[in-house]
Amino acid sequence: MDPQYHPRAIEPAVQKEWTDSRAFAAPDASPKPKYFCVPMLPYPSGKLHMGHVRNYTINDALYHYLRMKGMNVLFPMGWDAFGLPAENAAMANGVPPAKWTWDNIAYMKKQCQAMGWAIDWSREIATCSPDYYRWNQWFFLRLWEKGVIYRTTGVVTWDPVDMTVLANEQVIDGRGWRTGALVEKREIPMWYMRITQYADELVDSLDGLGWPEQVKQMQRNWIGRSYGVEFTLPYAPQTAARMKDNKAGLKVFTTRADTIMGITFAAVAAEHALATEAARDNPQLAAFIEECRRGGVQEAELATMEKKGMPTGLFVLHPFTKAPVEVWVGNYVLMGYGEGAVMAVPGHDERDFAFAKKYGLEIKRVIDVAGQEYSTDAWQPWYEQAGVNVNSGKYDGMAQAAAIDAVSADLAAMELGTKRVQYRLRDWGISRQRYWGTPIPIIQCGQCGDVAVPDAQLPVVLPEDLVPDGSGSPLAKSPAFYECQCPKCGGPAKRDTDTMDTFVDSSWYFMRYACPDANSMVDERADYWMPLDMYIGGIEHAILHLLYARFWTKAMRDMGLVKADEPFANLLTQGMVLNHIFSRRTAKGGVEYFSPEEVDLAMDAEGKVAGAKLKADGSAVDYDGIGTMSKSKRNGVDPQDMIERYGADTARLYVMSASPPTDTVLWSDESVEGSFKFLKRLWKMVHDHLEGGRVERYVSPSPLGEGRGEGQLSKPLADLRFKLHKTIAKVGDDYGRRLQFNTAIAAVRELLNLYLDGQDKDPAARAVAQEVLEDSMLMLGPIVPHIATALWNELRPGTRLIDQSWPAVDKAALVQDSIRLMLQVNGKLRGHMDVPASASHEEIEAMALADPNVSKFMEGKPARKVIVVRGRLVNVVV
RNA sequence: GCCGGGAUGGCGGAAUUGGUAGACGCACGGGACUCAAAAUCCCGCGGUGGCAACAUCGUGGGGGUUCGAUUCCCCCUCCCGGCACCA
Repeated sequence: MDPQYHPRAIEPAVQKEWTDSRAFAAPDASPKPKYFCVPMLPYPSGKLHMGHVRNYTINDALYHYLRMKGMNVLFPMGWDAFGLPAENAAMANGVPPAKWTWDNIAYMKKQCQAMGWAIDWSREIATCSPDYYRWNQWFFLRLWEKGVIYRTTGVVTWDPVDMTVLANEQVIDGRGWRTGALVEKREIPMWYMRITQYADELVDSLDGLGWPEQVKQMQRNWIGRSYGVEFTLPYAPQTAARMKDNKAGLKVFTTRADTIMGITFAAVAAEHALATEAARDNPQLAAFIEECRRGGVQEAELATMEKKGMPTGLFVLHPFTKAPVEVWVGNYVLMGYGEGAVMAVPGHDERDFAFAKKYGLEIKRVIDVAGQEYSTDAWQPWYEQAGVNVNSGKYDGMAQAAAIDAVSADLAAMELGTKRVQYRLRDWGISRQRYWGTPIPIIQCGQCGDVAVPDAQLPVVLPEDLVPDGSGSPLAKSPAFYECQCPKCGGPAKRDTDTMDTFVDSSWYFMRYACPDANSMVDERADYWMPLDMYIGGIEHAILHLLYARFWTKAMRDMGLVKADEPFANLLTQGMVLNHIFSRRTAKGGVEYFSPEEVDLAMDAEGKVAGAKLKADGSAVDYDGIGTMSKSKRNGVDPQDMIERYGADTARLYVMSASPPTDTVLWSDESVEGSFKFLKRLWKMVHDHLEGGRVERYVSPSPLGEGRGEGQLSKPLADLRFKLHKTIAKVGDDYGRRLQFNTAIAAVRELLNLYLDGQDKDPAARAVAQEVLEDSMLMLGPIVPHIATALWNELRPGTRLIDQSWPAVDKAALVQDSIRLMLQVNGKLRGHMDVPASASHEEIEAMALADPNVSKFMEGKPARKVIVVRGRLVNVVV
């Protein structure tokens, strides 16, 4: 055996052995229970970064642990290969997105292989391959037939200089990132999926999922199911005469029908029909609506902007009092939520209150919250709380629930309103005016309208040789793509040149892993593997991706394609790996980013970043704080250097031991050396042990319950075995239940620190050493499989580490005669005492009171109370 | 702004169900080995006082519950993630 640890020699050799024996290929049927653990598939941005390394190493550790626990485990890998960065790269270097993407996939696959992850590569998929995206198209058409997909207009952000639709990411401070032009909103036709049809099930079935509670809470809040009343504020006569929408009034939705008597005005979105009508003879209002049209569409922007409004001069009537209520246009009313119109109750809604104060509108109090003062001078949080109605005529004295019931019953009797459930969730708009995505399989015919591409003509293949130039979609400029015949009438027609949101691709890829070669979207193998037993990925996907995938799975279930109700039975949301971000404005008004390696940092006295300069020319760059590693912000860290310098095992050990998987971490490789040192020491320990020849591992001769084998083993050896078996139990619990790998690694290090101390040469000691080393390889294998395999081959030649079972805990080694308790006086630690494991409560109490450390701090006072916590402590209260 | 999360030594983190705060490691200091260095090994390492034993303070800030709070409750600050076209 080589006395030195040479990762560059052993890692490729171990990997070759795995590949040659197809060690990680999972069968689609097995007497063992299946375990399907999947990391969120990467976007092939060019290189792996530390976030990927963390993600896949966690998945890999679980793979190895559960395999040792006797399960048929599958760890697949794929590529989320469509998306915007490929188009940006194409614009930057003139390479077609397809070539860029496939080159990146090839490189990143090599990196994955060098990391030694237990991936079943026979199931690899790439979403940009026609074999995959044809099923996006096929399922799109099935959903369209069922009415789950429909077409309507939607709002997008428009760059008036590049004449193109912008992604939110491409808008910086209200301007296009390449042109610096002020962006505008535009309404265009788009395809939508009726995810709202599934809103109730998406909320209700969260309860049964083994997900982190905060993720479930985020999804509940996102869907935002609220129970309320929808009603109509009838048009006042002059307004009715002007409105040509055949409606009797303005429809609104409220969760606070109990406050209906507090209405002092109404507000509509700028895009609302009533606003449009009012603006026809009101240039000032028209200008205000135009102003509202400028600016972005992002919720964060809408929510933080100054609340502005303008009266329309049109009136509706209060449903009960028939008093005229003026309608305002408010920039804070969202056209996309509810009816795009709200009743305003400034007395009990914070936003309405601020609006009323600003424009001098009436504030009317109609709810009394017991014991709280009310004044219209300043908003107080309790104005929004439930209470008892006042100033509300017949509703006075009613509590909230009763008032809501009474109001909605009266509205119903007048045929003006009804109780209704409202969701914050909006339907999913999937059309993208981009090139590098799944073509929408629809043909627009002047005679027949929207016509489905016949199944036999699928897939509609995306041409791979186009290069986008930043102005509009290349598909829309490619007659070879869009010119076609109508499948119905045979006349000339035009393909839809939009592509699908890439969230479509990632909504079902995990099912395709089960049957990557199927001649249908999925086959019965998906029912074997689904649902995922563990899905692992970044917390940033807590809402959108996970919600879309849940919706899509349910839609597939309803189509009879799979049996699973939910895609992800358990979820581990990994914390983000952050790094510093540096940028600079370009002359055109856009933004360019610099990687941390290109920058020198200046720190202030508190250790905060005070400034940054480019290493190349010393020019100043802006420090944008820290954020997620990403290609677009150029702050990712490639693991390649670390692999080349220390090997994959060191990189794996380092990321796994540095922090628990769910923690957000600021990247630093300062202490990676320590992980490498540990592996060198591990190698040396096995080497030194084997210098004395191989021995059989120690087997406990003492039957259960007969002491810890004293008489057969010296105390240090018995202590070492106690530690070993404690460690096996702890590490198994950390891997299997807690999913906390850093503490598992620390526990093995503690064990091996003790091992060094207890080492000697007699046969019993060597047998125990063999036991400790063998079991340490089994415990570390999930984290550092290459070195563990290489050392296992030395310890147990002729057997394979990956065929071993998880080590059993020897209960005989864990029997203890005495227990150490801590002694407290008034909750402060004052000493320790050892008591027989069999001591009774009373005996322990007496021993504690007799202990000098305790009596010293009792200062002669009598014990008022003695608290004994079994196996832990005695606390004397004086 | 809204929703979710976080803050513990110089640094990463541990303390799993309210029960010894700082496991394990990094950095640092001292020592051994060496002509020297690297590597390796040993010792120390939250603050204050003390030769020491030990005492005392200490888990972002403020308050509370409890025999006992890093852990539970209330308020606040800062940071991270998401906010529907980044993926």
